[in-house]
Amino acid sequence: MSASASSPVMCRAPQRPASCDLCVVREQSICADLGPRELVEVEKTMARRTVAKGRALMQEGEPNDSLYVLVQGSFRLLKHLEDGRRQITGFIFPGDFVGVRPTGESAYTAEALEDSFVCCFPHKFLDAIADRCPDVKDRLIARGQTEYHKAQDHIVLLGKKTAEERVESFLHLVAKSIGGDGDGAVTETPLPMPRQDIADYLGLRLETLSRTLAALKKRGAIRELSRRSVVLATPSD
Amino acid sequence: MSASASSPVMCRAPQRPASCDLCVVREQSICADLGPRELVEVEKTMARRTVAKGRALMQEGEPNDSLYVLVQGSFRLLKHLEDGRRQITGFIFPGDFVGVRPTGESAYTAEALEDSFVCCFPHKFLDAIADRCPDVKDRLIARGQTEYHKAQDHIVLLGKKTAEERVESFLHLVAKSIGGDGDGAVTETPLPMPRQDIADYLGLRLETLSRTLAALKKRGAIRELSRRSVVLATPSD
DNA sequence: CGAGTATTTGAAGATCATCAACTGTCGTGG
DNA sequence: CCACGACAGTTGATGATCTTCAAATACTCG
Repeated sequence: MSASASSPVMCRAPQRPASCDLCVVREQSICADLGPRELVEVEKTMARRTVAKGRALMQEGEPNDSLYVLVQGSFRLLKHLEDGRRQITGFIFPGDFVGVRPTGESAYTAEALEDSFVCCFPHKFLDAIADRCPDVKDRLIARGQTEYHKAQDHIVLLGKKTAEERVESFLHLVAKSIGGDGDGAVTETPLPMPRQDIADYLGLRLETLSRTLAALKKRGAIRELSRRSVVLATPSD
Repeated sequence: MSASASSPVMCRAPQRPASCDLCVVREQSICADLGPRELVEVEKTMARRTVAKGRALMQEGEPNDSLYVLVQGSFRLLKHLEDGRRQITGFIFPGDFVGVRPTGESAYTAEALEDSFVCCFPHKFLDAIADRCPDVKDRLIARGQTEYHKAQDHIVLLGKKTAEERVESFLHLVAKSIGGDGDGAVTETPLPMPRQDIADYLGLRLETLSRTLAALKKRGAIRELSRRSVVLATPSD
C-alpha cells in the first residue's frame, strides 16, 4: 500500500542513449540549437559519462572545464562553511546543466544522488561550436538566468518561509522538476535524496523536517510518504 | 565622534560622466570588450538615465527589455510572496548589471536606494553589438555566473548562519562591494539601505538586526555605527 | 537473519519573533 | 535657530518555532 521503493521510476539503470536522436533531454539542451551537421560532429566528439551514486562531477574549489548536461539520474549541489556545516544549494534533474562556465575554482560540489548519466562538453570544444552556432551562447545565457531565478526562489524560501511552507514548496518543486507533465493525475514523485539532503536544502534540522513531513501527512497535503517517494495531494483536494 | 551622515561618501549627486572614457565602471562593464569603433557607436546610441531614490528600474512581473549597468548609486532587488512578505534578494552597487536577459515577466523588482545613475542597453541594440564583438556575450555569461554565485553565498548565509554571522557577513560584503580597494585602512562603509532592507536581506526581523548590531558593537567587531554607515574593526584587531 | 544506517519520535532548551514602548534623527516651519 | 511632528531605529519582556540531545523504530544490504 505504501509507495514502494521498487516502483519503476526508481530503478532505471543509467543507459547511454544509442544516439542524440533518441536523447530524452535533447530539446532542453544546447543540442536543440544545433543544425544537423553540427549535431553529427557533436555526437562524434562529445564525451558521455556515467557517474556512480555518491561520486562528484566537480568539487568546490577545484577547477572545472566542462559543461555537463544531465540525461538521467540526479545530483545535489552543495557548499561548505569552514567549520563543516554544509548547505545544499540545489538539486539537478534530467535536462539541467552544471558548469555553464569554465572555472579555476568551482563554487560548489556536484554529487550524484544515484547512478547517473551525463553528456560532457569541454568548453574549448563548445567555443568552437558556438562560433558556427551563435544561438548556443544565447542558450547558455538563458540557462544562467534560469539558475539565478531558481536561486532567488530558494532565497525567498529560506528567508521568509516557515518550516511547513518550505517543505511543501520543496515537494512541489521536485514534483514539477521530475514529474514533468503535471497532467493532474495523482503521481508518485521520487525523492532520490536522503532526508539529510532535503533538510540541508531547506535550512532545517533533520528532525524538524521529519516532524514537518509527518504534520503535512496528517494535514492531508501529503497522501503517501515513504523513504524514497511521496504522493502529493492534488491542489483541488 | 560618530560616523556623520554628512560624510563625503554619502552625498555625491548622481552626475552623468562626460563620456565613456571617464566612466568609473568602464572596466567592469561590457564596454571593456568594445573596440574604439564600437565604443563610439555605443556612446551615441546608449541611453543614460538618472533614477530617483525609491523609483524602480524594473518591476516583478512586468516586462523588461534592457540591460542596465549601474554607474553610481545603489539598488535593492526584491521579490514578494503572495501575502505581502518581501525578501530582498540582493543589492546592486556601481559596476553591477541588472537585466542580463530580456524577459516578459521580470523575476524581481529593482528599486533605487538613493538617486542613482545607470547606462541602459536595449537588448535589441546589444545583440547588434554582440554580432561584431562576440566577447560581449561571454561577458554576459560570466556575469550571470557571478550573480548565481553571489546568490549561492546568500543561500548559505540564510540556510546555515546564525543572526550574528549573517550580520557580520553582510557588513563585510557591503564593505567589499563599495569600499572596493580593501587596502586595510580603517574606512567608513556607507549603508545606503534602511535597516528594514538589511533585515529583509538577512531573513531576520528588524528588531533582531538592531539587537545583533548592538551586540557586534559591544563585542568590538563594529567600531562605529550610525544610521547610514559603519566602521568595521580590521581583521587584525 | 542481523548489523548498520536512515528515519521517526520525545522532552527540554535556545534563538529568534512578536508586541509594545521608548529614543533618536531629520526635515519643516514658526 | 529652535521646536515640533513624523518616521527610523533601539530596547524590553514574553512567547513560538525550531534546535538539541536522546532513544526508539524502520529499512537496507550482505
